[in-house]
Amino acid sequence: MNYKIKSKIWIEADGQILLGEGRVSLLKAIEETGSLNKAAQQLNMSYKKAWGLIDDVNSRAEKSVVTKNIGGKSGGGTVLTPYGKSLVQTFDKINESCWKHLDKQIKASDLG
Amino acid sequence: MNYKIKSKIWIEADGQILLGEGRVSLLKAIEETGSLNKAAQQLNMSYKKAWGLIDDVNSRAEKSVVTKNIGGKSGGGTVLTPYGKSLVQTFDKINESCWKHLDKQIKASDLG
DNA sequence: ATTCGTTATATTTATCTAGATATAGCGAAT
DNA sequence: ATTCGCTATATCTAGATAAATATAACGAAT
Repeated sequence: MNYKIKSKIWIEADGQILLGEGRVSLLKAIEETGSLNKAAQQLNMSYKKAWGLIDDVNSRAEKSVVTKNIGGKSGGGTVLTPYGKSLVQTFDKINESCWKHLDKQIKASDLG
Repeated sequence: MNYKIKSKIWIEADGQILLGEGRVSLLKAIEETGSLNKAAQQLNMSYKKAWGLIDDVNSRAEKSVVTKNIGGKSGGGTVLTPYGKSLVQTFDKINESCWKHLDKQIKASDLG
């Protein structure tokens, strides 16, 4: 069969998007690099866009998701809070479970 | 809790989108009105956009999804084929099942 | 052959979005 | 007080996307 089923999930808070695939990728890159700037470069995203996304996530989540250090010899940096790490993990887990579920569904349907 | 989980699913054929939420709504409106033009109006969509979407769906699906009648006293019209109807039904079914699944998942997670 | 409401399509205009560019501010370390 | 690389923010430009407008084509019925 030719058809494939795809999905995107996201988490909303107060009707506004809190966390989607793109934001999760960005958080992961921050976790990896320790810097918002480097994370943006890694994802081929402008710093401005990355900053806007993270600012949004951080202010909308129940607890803060990253902590930013401005200034200092190394210029500063951005790191994930434990809460941020758990958000990423939970998102990934649910996302994967969703894929598996859909896969079953389409195989069981007349399109499978 | 404040967080809600949302999802969108779509069906691809040859790596290109075949059917998503918007296209399904359009197909439903066609089924209801018997006319692509009226369906577009009902959804506050330009006829041009609606036509493009349906043309795409129709050409990408394994069998044709709508049949168009051009001309005649009533001007013509567009109706769903049985295959088109079954596509819509299957999509709705899988979509609903996906929601339920995600709902369970988030309730079982640390965000629920 | 005229009428009708529809499908079919091109062309232009406006809007939105993304991207590029530039610059200011920060503070620990030296 | 100077340096460093990072965060923070504004402004402008261009490209993509959507919307508006206009017009052609169609064929059953009269």
